[in-house]
Amino acid sequence: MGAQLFNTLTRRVEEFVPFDTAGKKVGMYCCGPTVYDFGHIGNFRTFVSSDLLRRYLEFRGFSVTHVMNITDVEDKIIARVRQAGASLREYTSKFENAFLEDMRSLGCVPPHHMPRATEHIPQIIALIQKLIDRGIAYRAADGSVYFSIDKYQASGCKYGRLVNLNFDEMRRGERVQADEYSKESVADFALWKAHVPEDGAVAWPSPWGDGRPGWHIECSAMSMKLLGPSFDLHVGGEDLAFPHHEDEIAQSEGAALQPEGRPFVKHWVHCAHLLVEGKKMSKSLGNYFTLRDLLQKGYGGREIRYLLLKAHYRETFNFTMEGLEEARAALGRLDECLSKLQEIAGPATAEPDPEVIAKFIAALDDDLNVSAAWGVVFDWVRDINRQLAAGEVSNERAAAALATWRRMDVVFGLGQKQESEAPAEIQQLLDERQAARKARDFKRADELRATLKDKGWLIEDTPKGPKLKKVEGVLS
RNA sequence: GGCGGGGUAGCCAAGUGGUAAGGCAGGGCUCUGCAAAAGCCUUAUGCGUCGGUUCGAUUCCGACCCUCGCCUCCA
Repeated sequence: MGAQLFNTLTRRVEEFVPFDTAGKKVGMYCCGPTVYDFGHIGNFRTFVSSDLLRRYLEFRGFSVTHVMNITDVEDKIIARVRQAGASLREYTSKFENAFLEDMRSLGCVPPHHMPRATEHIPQIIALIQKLIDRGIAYRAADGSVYFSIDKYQASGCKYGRLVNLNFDEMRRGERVQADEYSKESVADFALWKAHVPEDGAVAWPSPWGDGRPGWHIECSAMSMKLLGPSFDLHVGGEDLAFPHHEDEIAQSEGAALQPEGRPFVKHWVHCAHLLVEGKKMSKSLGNYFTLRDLLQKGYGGREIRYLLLKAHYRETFNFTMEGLEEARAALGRLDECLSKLQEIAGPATAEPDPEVIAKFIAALDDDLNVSAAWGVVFDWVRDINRQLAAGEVSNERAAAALATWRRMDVVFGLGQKQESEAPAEIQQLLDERQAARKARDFKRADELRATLKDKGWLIEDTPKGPKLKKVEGVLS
């Protein structure tokens, strides 16, 4: 049995089987960031989960084409651009670069394509035109173009497949009334938004007048351009299931570009949100953290990645500072073990332990059960530690153990901790302490130990002599 | 109101119709000049409540309680 994955379309865990008849090639599209601000920890939970999925599929032998869009035109962006008095591109490139940097900090593999909405206006216009030609979209009096859900359903398609929707029972919020002046039906959504004065210079010409794309259309246009009209896997945050993804399906299948009998997307994956300290993250509650905030507090990208990878992607995850401390300790346990193995292994090479790898695969094949996979990893760590303590680990065994970890780390992407080299000054203090110890001047030795600690270096006295360890700590 | 998650040790978190992975914290031990660090060992008669099915239920069924999210800005 291969990798099993929950599919929002069927609401079941099912085997992941791509369209490719050889069963190898996978087209994967992830809804990426809207670049109006620095990404927060919630955003990155989804992106790290997507990265895990991509890595796992590759680990399982699939050849993945990973596309992640950059939404660089949208209401919030336009509002900020107006405030900042910058050009759209100036404004968005700042946050786009920050996003890419953050993704690197978190060890995410760069997607193969990162298309920007603003660079796909022709494709977007063509797709809208196609929908108009098919009678599913209509131009309103103000020059906006809307998608007609009634017409779409009349053409034999079903709207509301990702979420069970009962439109009669739905609460009609104020937001619904707000911008519904020119729609035929409240459920209809914008494909093209006519230019309004507040948009400033943000506008493109179109057959329906100047304006800009609606929110959902860019993903349909760009995913179909890069992955074809029918592809395997679409990933995003759970909040996007409705309306964003539902509308993407409607637009894409409404254009009827798919081969007979094939859907726009075969397998939909949604990542649950996270809470921070048990509450929905919000600036007013003071529990709103960008990745940068956390890095600034002294936590490493690896530690944050580890924490995000501890919890199952479909469960709401409660992000806490205490959790981050736990993550640091747990990752430290793993790092410690790896560093001991590294020392013993030297340049020796070996093959991974197939039994451990098999358990690891069994865990992750079950809808990416990372908790079980970490269970495998830490069982293995304990086993290795016992062997290390008993002095039973030869170069070859250490190398095999390292190979085992590296194999698993293809999926986790944590890499190895960067061992910090002690500067000469620190090394010298350590030497002095050793001399003092040898002379049995323990007072002096203990003073030097305290001095080193103040300077951020911990002495670890081992049977093989002292080792220096840089203190990881929260800086502020 | 509709729809969908979740309630497992001090905390986080897997899991199974047959008697509870893993991590953190705590406790004990080893090592040490003493420490620290590290490692090992240890920690739930119990899985929200009450019923039912069963030889046996935390796991299945029913009811109830609590909690979180979505319902056209949102990762």
